[in-house]
Amino acid sequence: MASGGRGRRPAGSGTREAIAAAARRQFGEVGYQRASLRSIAAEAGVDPRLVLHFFGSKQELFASVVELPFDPETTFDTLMAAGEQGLGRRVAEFLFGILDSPEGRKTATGLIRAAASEEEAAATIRELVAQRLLLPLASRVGRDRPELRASLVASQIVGLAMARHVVGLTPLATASRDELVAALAPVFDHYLTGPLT
Amino acid sequence: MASGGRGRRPAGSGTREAIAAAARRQFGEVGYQRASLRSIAAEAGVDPRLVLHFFGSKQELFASVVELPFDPETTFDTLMAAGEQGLGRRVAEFLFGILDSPEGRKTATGLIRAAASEEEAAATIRELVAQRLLLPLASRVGRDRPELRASLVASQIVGLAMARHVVGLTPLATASRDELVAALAPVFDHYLTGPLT
DNA sequence: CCGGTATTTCCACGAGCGAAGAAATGATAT
DNA sequence: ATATCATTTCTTCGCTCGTGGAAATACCGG
Repeated sequence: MASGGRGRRPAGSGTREAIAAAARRQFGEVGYQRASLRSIAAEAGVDPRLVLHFFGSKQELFASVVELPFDPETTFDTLMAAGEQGLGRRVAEFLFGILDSPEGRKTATGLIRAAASEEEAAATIRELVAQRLLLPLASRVGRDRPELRASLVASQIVGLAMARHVVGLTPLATASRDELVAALAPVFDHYLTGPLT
Repeated sequence: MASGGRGRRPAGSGTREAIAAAARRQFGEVGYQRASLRSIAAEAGVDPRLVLHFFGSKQELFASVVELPFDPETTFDTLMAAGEQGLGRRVAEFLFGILDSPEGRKTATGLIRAAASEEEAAATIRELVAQRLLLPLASRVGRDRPELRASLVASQIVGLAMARHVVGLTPLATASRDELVAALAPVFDHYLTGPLT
């Protein structure tokens, strides 16, 4: 990768993708602030200036690179299509499927760390969550106040991820997956299908 | 305050308290990283070196200064003493009492921002929450798995504060207090007194 | 084969940060 | 009165950061 000397590299070097991948990984690992342009460039084996050449600014790089660790549309279709019987449990199971996979957990904690640490990053994440998560979920909730229901679910998920994986709060961090699924399922049921008044 | 010239000030200047107050305010407002020793010193009307003179390091300053926005012992006594009837609702009402007051909200968001942005700060906060929040709460839960129940409540509270006040997620940020109390009360009831299996 | 353009590096700036050395000054105890 | 101590500031160090200017090199259309 590091062949020294300046100037353009031989064709198809895929540098832009390498930068994007490194950025995704570092934003996910340490959040927005602590992932520096310099460290991202270093991981991509590239001069820091090149990152700005392709993406303009750190903020734009972040916005170009954040993504959810799953596809909301198909996920929600699958979860909701099976009916309201056992819905909360399926949501909880799916949640821990994400949180117990290394990449899923990193993406989740990275989004949380980024949202908490920088106003600009928080705005980007707010749009991402609102448009690509809450909107599709709300559209599949066949009840009153679908947006409120969707965001209540999101709030419990964020809190769990934060307490369990960012802060490392016991006993949440050490409880078994089954225990947590059992505890959370009725809550998701309530938020999605229960009476809110 | 700024009378220039170096050397000791007239007796009982209360400088240490002024620094602590400024630090508390700034950590609460912008989190751990973005509250710099220099900005804290400036707010306290004091040379930056003095902050380190009194507190040793930024990390020690943070640990000396973080606190909860209420007293857990008396709060939990009051909440639980009224019996399990309406417990979840009382918890929710109390929560919004904190979150809707300026200082309470700042402290809450500050704790969240700090925990998310720095490993050292997260450790300090983990201890604070575990010892001064979860332990007293768990001791008053007359059920199985009291620690798990307490931390589940905490996780929903953290998620709500994060979504509502850090990210500013609609419709949580705009929903009325009464709506949210109604939606959350059954969840707190479930976590505190419901069957977890 | 040649001119333009996209890619890539080197270098530098100005700012901010946490931390520490050393000196000055007032309080305090003797 | 004087020596000691705590407090306070000035100054500096070494580091990292985001960003921009300018040059070098390779690819691509003619």
